[in-house]
Amino acid sequence: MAAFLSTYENKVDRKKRVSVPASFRTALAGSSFAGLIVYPSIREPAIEAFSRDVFYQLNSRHLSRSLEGDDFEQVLLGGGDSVFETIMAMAHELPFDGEGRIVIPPALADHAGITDRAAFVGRGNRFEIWAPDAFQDHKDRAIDALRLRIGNGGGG
Amino acid sequence: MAAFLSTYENKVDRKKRVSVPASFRTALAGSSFAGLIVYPSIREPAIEAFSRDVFYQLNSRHLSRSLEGDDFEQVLLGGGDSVFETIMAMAHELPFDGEGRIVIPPALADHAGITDRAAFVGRGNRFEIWAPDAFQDHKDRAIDALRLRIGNGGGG
DNA sequence: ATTCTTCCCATTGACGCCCATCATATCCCA
DNA sequence: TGGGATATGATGGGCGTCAATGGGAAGAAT
Repeated sequence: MAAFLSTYENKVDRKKRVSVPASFRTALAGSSFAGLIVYPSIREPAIEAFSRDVFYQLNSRHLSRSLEGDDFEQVLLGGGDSVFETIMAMAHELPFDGEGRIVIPPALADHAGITDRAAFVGRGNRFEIWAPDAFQDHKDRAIDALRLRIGNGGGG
Repeated sequence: MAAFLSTYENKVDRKKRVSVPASFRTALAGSSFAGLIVYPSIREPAIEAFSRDVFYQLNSRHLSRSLEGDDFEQVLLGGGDSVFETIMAMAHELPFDGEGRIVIPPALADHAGITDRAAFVGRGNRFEIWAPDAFQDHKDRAIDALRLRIGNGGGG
């Protein structure tokens, strides 16, 4: 499976459209659906994005686990406000237009603080969409934390 | 797998292209993709370079482990592995052109201080790309540190 | 009917692909 | 063993293609 790598910054036009980077579209290709699944990140002011196939696979495994564990209450009554179900409720399926662009739903754009530019951030198996400034801060903090953790020891 | 050995210095042309040393390309051969994965070194002003296959195996295992462990929250919330995610956001997949050259992304060239020349430094299973002057300094310091650590007695 | 959305086409600028040249190490043959 | 021929690698540059972006028009929703 292809992976989501790198960070790209694209423009959000007057109609709220934004191009998904070509390499991300390539990584999504092979999916039965020309588009992606998004939902607001719980931890950060960002949007999480998955290929439809990976997302559905996740959903399928969630059900399997409940069935295998004979967890009938989970299957029939649901898990209340579990992480899983909360996220499912907030997820959107976004189709590409002919040029590989998506329209970010207002609630999600608002959550991430995205106005006229959007940063597409590869996370391997998924990617995130950020307001560029917010992501820059987040990344700087993440790198500082990494440097602290690995120190100067250990071979590289 | 062949190993990355020795150090080569090549020219970065006007279009920011630079030849990957032929012996390194040979070591990368057999990969399903003519190119490599790079990301900025956390510790040094240098660029780390991997074969694409190694990198993608890492990525694939990362997802598999989360799914097999039924760790849905890990997959959905992200952020559980800051090293992995931070590197993914900064990594680039660089294809070779017909002549075995790559284009170093501006952010990485900047990180390493690379302008018109680049040093390709073999590190066994991976290699690094440095600004030649910076690498010379680094190497000198590394050798001094080694001498201190192992003592200066032995002849070579 | 008006507004919002989706589809389609145009533009442009960067990048990838291709070919040419040059340097260097190797090989072949005398 | 030496010199020229040759193969391979490194470098430079031209040009076509594609990705990103913008705008218009047709269709859907209210």
